[in-house]
Amino acid sequence: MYLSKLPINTLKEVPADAEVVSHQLMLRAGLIRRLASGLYTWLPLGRRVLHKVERIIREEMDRAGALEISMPVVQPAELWQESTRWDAYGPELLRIKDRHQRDFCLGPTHEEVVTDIARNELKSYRQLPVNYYQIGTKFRDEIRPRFGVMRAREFVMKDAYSFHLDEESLLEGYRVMREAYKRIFDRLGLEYRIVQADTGAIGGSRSEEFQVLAASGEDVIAYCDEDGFAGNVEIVDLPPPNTPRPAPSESMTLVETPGVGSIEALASFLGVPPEKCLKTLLVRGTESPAVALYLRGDHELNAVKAQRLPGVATPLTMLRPAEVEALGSVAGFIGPVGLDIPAYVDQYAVPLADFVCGANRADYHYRGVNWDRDVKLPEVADLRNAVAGDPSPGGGGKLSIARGIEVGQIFQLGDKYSRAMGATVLDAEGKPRIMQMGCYGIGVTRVVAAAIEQNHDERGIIWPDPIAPFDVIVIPINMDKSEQVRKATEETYAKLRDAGFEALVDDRPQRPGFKFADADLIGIPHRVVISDKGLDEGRCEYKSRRSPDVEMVPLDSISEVIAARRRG
RNA sequence: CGGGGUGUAGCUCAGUCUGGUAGAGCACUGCGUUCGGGACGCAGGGGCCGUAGGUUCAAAUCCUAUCACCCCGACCA
Repeated sequence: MYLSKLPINTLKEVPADAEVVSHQLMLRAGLIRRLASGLYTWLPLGRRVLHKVERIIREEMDRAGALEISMPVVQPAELWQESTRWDAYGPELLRIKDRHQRDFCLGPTHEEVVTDIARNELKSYRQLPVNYYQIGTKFRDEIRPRFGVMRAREFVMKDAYSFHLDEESLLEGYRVMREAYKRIFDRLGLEYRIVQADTGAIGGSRSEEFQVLAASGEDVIAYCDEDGFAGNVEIVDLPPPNTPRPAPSESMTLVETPGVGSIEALASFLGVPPEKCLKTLLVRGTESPAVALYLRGDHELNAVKAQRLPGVATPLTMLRPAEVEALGSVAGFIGPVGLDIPAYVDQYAVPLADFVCGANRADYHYRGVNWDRDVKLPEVADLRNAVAGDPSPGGGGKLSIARGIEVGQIFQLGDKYSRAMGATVLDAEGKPRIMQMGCYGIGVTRVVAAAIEQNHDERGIIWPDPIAPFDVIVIPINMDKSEQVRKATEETYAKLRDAGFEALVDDRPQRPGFKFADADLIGIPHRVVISDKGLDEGRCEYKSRRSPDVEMVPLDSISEVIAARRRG
């Protein structure tokens, strides 16, 4: 491909509303353009990368025995009502009506549709197991789309669904997919970690996520190098603390704390550490208007754990200030003393003695508060997020914390959908059996962003070889003037193509520096510069995007040189 | 959903406070010079100043409404 025929509009300046590098570089390199919030057009260069990612995924899915299908983006409400997710999914499910006023939605995922297919197409245990997959567009009406293609509303996903006669087969299918995913992410050149995960809106029993390690990641993962444990902090169960509660040594006193409505402010105002404070969170309840959750001041509530508690409404919803006042308290000054509502206390807040907490009165806190003596200890639960240094659930040591971008997730669904939708096959005895299901997703568009987060420098993107939009860029110097350069460029291009490389020739009438800068920005892994200087010795210049070194190589061996330096 | 912010050329942004001919840089077009790390000169094209009302002799600028986008928060006790 000649650049004179491929309009790329690179930007020198960083677009104002892009905050993470991958988003900035994708915009600057002309991979994507924003159409509306969370909606992006993929321009030629970006689309090529997407194709490469899709191809690798397709090859590995096929190798693992999965069958490619294609399901509609628009789905009828009936199917979602059958699985009960029409009501359960929430506002992320974009609902639309057709001209006959019939309800439809834009598919955020395809369990319902694929289960419908399976129950109609699969009749006998002899046909199982089957794994259907597709690569296609999903729509989720995200509460806050951000980071460009990383959390978009419309995105490309590879989703696969496996159907099994029994759990044993499901486990085997899950294992096969897990291996396929490892191959995929290895081939994509990503540094990732497999972590235990919450099953969320999809449901099912066991689930793992493939997390690409990146500081800009939205997920927090906890891992322990000693015992091999790795999990999304959402699901890390913490063992109970083994510290005893000291005896009370202070008496409970009311202190004036004007305008001090946060733990941080409270700690500095009173000169006590946050871990000596008790934070009170009020959330909606199912049996009562509110449920109180008590945590140590330096700990964070874990929403997944809180939602599991009996009496706590799902999704977890914090009370608004007006609702707090209706309960006789004041936002910013809530505390357990005199608050007569259902409550849970985090196990790590139980050993607190002589602690500080809100007085349920504007601008006042209590200090010297003690469980049992001043306020009854509520039911104890595991409520908080793990932090670095916590004991690992694996039993072998302390947890470390890292950030990750979730690029894939695999689930053992069980019979959640197949039971609700009556997806059965006849077993060897001729009796109907509900199929066991697994489901397996990869965020294809997100993989592109994640790859950039892990592979860039101050000049631009550095594509891993397997997903680069082009393998090599040929930059002729002074092609307009030098017939020698023009000829060598055309010959080199043909030679590279014959050797199986996707080559891009920058034949634009620009100065060399301009072309080098663009080549670096769009991140083509291998660069060949052709100039009179080199041609006089029968050589051209080779440079890898990953290395600062340039080397002069014989013109007729350039294909071999690149082949030798290519990875993956 | 709550709070904050921003809407002026394709992009980055001035101009708005204090109403009076719509600007700069980048990008784009033409010509010339230049030609190994985002060149320079000259000449150009391009804006319903988000939208709708209002105030005024006069509105990008003041007022009202509305829409869009961005950020923060929703973990604050």
